[in-house]
Amino acid sequence: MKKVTIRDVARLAGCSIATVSRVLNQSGPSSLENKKRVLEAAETLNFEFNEVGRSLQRQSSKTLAVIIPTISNPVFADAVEGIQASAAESGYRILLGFANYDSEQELKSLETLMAHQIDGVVLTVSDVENSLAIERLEQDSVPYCLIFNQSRNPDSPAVCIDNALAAQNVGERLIKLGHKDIAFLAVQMTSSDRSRQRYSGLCEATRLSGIAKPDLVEVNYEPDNLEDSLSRLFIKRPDVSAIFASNDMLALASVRALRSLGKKIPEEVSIVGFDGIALTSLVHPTIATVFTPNREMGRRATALVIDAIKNNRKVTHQSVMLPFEFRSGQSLTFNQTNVPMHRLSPEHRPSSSLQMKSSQTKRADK
Amino acid sequence: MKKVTIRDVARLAGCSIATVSRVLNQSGPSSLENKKRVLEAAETLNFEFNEVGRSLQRQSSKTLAVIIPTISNPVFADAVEGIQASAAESGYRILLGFANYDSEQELKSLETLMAHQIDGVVLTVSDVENSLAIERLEQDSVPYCLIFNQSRNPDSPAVCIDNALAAQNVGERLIKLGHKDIAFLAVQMTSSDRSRQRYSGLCEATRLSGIAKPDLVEVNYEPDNLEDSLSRLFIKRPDVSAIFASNDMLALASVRALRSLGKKIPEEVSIVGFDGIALTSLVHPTIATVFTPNREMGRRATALVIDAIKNNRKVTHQSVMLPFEFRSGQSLTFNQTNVPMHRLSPEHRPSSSLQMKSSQTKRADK
DNA sequence: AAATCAAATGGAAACGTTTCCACGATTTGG
DNA sequence: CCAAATCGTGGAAACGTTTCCATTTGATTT
Repeated sequence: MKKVTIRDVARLAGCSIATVSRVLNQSGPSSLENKKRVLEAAETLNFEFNEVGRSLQRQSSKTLAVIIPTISNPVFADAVEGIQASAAESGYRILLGFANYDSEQELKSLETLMAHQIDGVVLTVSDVENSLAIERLEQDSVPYCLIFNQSRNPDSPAVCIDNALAAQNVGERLIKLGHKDIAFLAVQMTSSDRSRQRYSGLCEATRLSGIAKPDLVEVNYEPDNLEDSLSRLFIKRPDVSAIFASNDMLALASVRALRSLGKKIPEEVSIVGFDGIALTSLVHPTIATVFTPNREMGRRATALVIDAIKNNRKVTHQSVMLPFEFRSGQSLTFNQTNVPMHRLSPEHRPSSSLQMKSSQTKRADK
Repeated sequence: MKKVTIRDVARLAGCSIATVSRVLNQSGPSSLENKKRVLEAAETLNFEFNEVGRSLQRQSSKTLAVIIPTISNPVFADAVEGIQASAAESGYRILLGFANYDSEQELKSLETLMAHQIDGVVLTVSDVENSLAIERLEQDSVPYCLIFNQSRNPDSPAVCIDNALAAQNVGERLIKLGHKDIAFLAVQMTSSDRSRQRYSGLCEATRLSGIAKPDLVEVNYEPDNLEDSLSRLFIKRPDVSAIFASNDMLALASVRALRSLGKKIPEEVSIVGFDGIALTSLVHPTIATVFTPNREMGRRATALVIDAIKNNRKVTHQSVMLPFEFRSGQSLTFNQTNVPMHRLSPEHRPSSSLQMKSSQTKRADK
């Protein structure tokens, strides 16, 4: 079946293609007579604009590129949903690229997407301080906005939460519950700035209370590897009573691994995750975690990018810090040998969901 | 920064744009001298083809549309990863659309994507028997392939598993373990053909063994709703000892809901899911499920579509049935009041992972 | 040395659209 | 009632490619 073009519509309506374009786009004057005929012709022919022709002429495609590490972590899936929703509202489409926590792949993804005349980019990079993709975006003055990444330096525009602060809060919370030996569990430590920021936040908390520096356990997603690593951890530091996982998926997996090692959760070991994916409250035990507004991050970043596109400029270089929230869960309790439950005030009961809003939230509206 | 075009390269290399195109695409003869100069010029200018111009001329975009209900169910995320990987191998990109289990949205998504000159489509529809999107694809002769959907009728091309058969197998397995009253838990029953197929497979199993027809419990993803529904179920049928959830996410959520209702898993109630998402083996209890090759489905469907594109025809109208596999888990055990554990042979221990390959697998190569 | 042939090359059209510009027709103001 | 302004309209260029076709060049055969 042959594609119907603007030319076919013009022929049927008995006018020029210029007129058809003006009528259908409402981009210029036209007589009522012509308007009616064009609309009718388009209807009967079932005409749809060819976006490729349009993009070529306009030098813009009404398409946003989205680059994330992977889609199998629900954190990113959530963000993508937010991005997609927000983009759709403004008539934009999204083109997705997966970069697998790899800076080279981020660049490569970006380049192929840029060849498609994309108008803007929403992305998460592995390391914001050292990103080929960001360099390229700056160089070409493409409107973009980071999500999840927190930019320090001359700073790229980003919508994020304060990872270090959140992690520090988690640390303080654990310490208050009596934990004196905490381990930090990370995937992608070398390739994820967020893992590092979270670790340093936790370290700050231990430093301030004068307890031992958290042990850093690096793992990958292989289940066996996780169990081995944890087993080694407990040989090295038998007194570890709390594990802070750099993300929820890892926290979830740790439950299983710790159980295999014969540890009781939370009686012997507490677990806290990060990201607040829905699953954490669906499983048993429910996982204590830092809830971050993932959908909202996507939504906000997208709005900023689209706004920049419309005003024909880059996204203003300022980070938007969103509030986070600690969510307790069954995976977390006091280190019972140190702090008997009945001595604690009710607000510290792990079953109640404690709220903790980021105090450093900058206002989004500048 | 101005975009560099093939014209710039031609100017620098001192030849025509036709020659540049031929060299860079290796699509025609060229002298070594010119080849060298063009390559060099492209290199120094950092030239990249503008895919929009290319698509317009070629009348094809090297892009596949992918339409799925949602990305927040890992089943689809997995499939997308497979599609993306397979597409990338052949130099194709993917454009993603979410349709939220809604036939109208499927069509709308498809239409916007088709306006982008996509070359083919991989999709999952809510109901294959009654799909506007499929109608449209057939009408416009666009190469496409379904995944997850199982087509009965004149049959659209699809890569899937035999849902009814798998569900029947689960039913038989449950019955063999002594369960006499089974409930089927479904989301999207009205809008998902797969839920219906799975339910009917289960019914077939109960029918064959002469036990009561499974109770059908329809829920949505709201946690409260799930708990309420299950609570009503047990009032109505107190003897239900096994719950078969139409997908793993639901099975996961049921664990939590059942615990809240004071049910012990699996001592009082067994749970089986469907889809085999990674999470099922990460949580406690591990969830018994039907493992389906989600990534592989995406990969295969994509390969079929790309093959069809290359040969300038539609995908051959024949379903590819992939094998599935039952994976036992801690959520599943015998109905202890009926079948004491020690009476069972070792192979029936729920901890061992039983394998069950689909016997009806059709060969892919026709 | 003339004739034949193959290889290399560039001009130009085409893909589907938007938009600038110019032109004729109509309306407005003096 | 004429000049000026306004409106509606269509022709044509442009966006960046690929590819057909004709032409030029150089090599090979008679």
